[in-house]
Amino acid sequence: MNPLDDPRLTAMGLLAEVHAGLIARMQPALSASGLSDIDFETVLRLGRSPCQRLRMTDLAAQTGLSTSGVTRVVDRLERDGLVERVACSSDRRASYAALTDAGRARLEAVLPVHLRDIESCFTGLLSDDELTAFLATLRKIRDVVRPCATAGTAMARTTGEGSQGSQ
Amino acid sequence: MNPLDDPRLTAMGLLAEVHAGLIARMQPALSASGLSDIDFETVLRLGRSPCQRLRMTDLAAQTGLSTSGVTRVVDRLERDGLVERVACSSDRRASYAALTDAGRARLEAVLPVHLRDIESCFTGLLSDDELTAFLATLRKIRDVVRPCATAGTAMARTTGEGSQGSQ
DNA sequence: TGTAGACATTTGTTGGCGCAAATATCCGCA
DNA sequence: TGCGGATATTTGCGCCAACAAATGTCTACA
Repeated sequence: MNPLDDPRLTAMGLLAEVHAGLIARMQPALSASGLSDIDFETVLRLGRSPCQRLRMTDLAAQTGLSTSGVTRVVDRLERDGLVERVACSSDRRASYAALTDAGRARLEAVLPVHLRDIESCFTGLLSDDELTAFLATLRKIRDVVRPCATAGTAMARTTGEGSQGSQ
Repeated sequence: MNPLDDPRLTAMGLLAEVHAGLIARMQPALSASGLSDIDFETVLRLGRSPCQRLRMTDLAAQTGLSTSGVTRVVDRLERDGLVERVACSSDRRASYAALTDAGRARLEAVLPVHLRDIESCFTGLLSDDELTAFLATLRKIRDVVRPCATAGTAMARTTGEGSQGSQ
């Protein structure tokens, strides 16, 4: 049998395909609101953070971008008035990227349709049990491939962002 | 409760995190072999195709790249001798990207370590039942978000999925 | 047969991102 | 106090991919 048909490759390809497909589905709603998907992720992570702000380095760790990538993302978002840089009082090297009111408003404006997108293409397709199992499996993999991606958050429990199953 | 902590966002984030994490894990082995991940995907898809070749457009559809993106990927691979362009006899507009012997050899050289990577970070973490269930769920989502990504292979028509209101 | 429109591919242009270097600041230690 | 290495951010540079336009070819239809 052809080694290129190995089920492991198929599994990996399927995961990649699903991820790419979902991104593509989300894109229209986000860009209709003037946000690229990396913009959205950035603004969302800021919105979820204490005081709606995050140090540049932590933002880089959470998003997986390089620090220079974060510099430029925040440049764009700041130019558009959605985010502003705030000096860190305890460390003059660092600065926060902080969500502005306009940024918060933009985020809340896209959120409903974005959630509907996720629902209609992903979570809504699955039964409660199936979704729970799926997420549990994802967490199991996540814990291996990304041992520590919670920079700037409470860093507390090993269960990550305290997500306890479906709804 | 904060709408930014919606479990649907968490689910989506988890999926993205797992995908990114897995890609990052695979990268070293591939680039040690002189292949970017898109190079690898391209070569793999060619290797799996009849006659180890694919029309440029079909390659674009399978990989999700634009056609111009495929042109340049194939440019690079052809420069490195892993792929060659072959004129299509039935349609003089089209050309095939065909895997060379060197390309095939390169692919087979990375494959073992790549499979081990997948095994150790993904499939090997799960019981048979868990993996089966996980893949079934992925397929369910895939069938919705990507109704037809099988260009160049046997065309499988899935249930039509009209454009739900993404805005 | 001839023409209009669709299609496959390539090329020019633009924007985003990573890497490495530069700058400023912090911290430990003598 | 003063020095050396670590850390946070930004900037210079190059690569990669998408979009749009250009070119060549196919196909349907009159």
